[in-house]
Amino acid sequence: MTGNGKPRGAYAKTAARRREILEAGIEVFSSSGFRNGSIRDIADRVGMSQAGLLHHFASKIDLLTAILEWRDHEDRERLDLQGQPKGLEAVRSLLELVEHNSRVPGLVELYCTLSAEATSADHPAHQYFIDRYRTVVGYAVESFELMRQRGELADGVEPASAGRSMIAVMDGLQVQWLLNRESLDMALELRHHVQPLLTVDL
Amino acid sequence: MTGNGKPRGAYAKTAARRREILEAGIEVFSSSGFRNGSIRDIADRVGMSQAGLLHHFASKIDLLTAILEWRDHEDRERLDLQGQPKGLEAVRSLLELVEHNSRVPGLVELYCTLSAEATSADHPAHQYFIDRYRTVVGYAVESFELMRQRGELADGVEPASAGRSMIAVMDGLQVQWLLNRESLDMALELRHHVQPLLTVDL
DNA sequence: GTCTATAGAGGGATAGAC
DNA sequence: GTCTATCCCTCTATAGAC
Repeated sequence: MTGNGKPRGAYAKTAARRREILEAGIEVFSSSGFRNGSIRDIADRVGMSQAGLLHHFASKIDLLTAILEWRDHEDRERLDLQGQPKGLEAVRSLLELVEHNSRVPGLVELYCTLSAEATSADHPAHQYFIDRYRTVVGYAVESFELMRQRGELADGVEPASAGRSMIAVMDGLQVQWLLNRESLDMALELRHHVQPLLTVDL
Repeated sequence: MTGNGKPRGAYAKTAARRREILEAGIEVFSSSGFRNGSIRDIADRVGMSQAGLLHHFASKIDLLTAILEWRDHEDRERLDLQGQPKGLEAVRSLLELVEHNSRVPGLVELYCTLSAEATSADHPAHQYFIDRYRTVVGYAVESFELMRQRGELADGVEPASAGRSMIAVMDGLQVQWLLNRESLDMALELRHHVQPLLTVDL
């Protein structure tokens, strides 16, 4: 039924195991970073030995890669980074993403920690974050360009700057929020940042 | 002449040594973070053994503390975070700070890396960064409040949000800039962000 | 003030039993 | 699929010689 020689049950169990490890990995890399987080710690959290974990992921970097791929997949469901530029709709989906992020502090911490760590050229996720920012900032800039054409942008607002700044605000607010979650509402602040750039209501 | 029993020359040499270590420490903690950076690496850079380094700074955390204190001192010279709120002048000095930062990528990387790492509650610099953001965001918010009173703020701009966002943009742009220094001019982008909030020229 | 040596903890990855 | 045992590495900090 599955198209190969192995019974389906074993696969399901392995997939579930990988998933557990993935989630524990996010927890650990979030708070300790990749370089400082240990796969021993991750293995402990799923009640497994370190060698047992390495049966599912060949190396520590292999696990990191899987985490980043998994998270990319989740992101794509929310943003549709591939299709046609979407203007105002894209800005709205970024706002919704931020609202959603407020409910998953672990993932926010993961990205905040990893992106800073990965500014270092020899970090295994360095190229990943360069690509990611190119994509995400590009997505924002293209959206503002489309809004400019549609007359939805206030006078003097440059699409390229507005796009870069919007992503910058999202990232910067995350640091402030992680240090003190009561000090601000990320989605609200982002709304306050973006609304004045527009001639239409968000 | 120095007011105590030890010869001045020895002190001067020690101070110079501490300074060298401090600078090497910034280099290493910048690119590797605090938790992953090693004092052995720092010692190598000043041509010294690791044990030799620990003669000048009792522990790794002791060195980190000294680095943060030193950098605070530099910052205070540029911003005057203590005195009376300064309105537009304060916004201008933040812009100048960003311009200055573009010339010292190492320090930018240090703060970017450490602040992200220190969102973790058990990080030795955790409280330091909570305090620092309280101070810096407070400085920005108070400045915008003063500008509101002076009629220098555009309609609908809330000082509290504008202050938090301005700091957020500064931090967010740093990440983008560290990942790709050719992709943007931090000071220019910040200017583009702030100018539309004002009724006066920057 | 600086060194060598070393203690003692913790890390990633591999080998091989079950 | 999971374990134990182990290898070999790196790290911080200390002790003690010079």
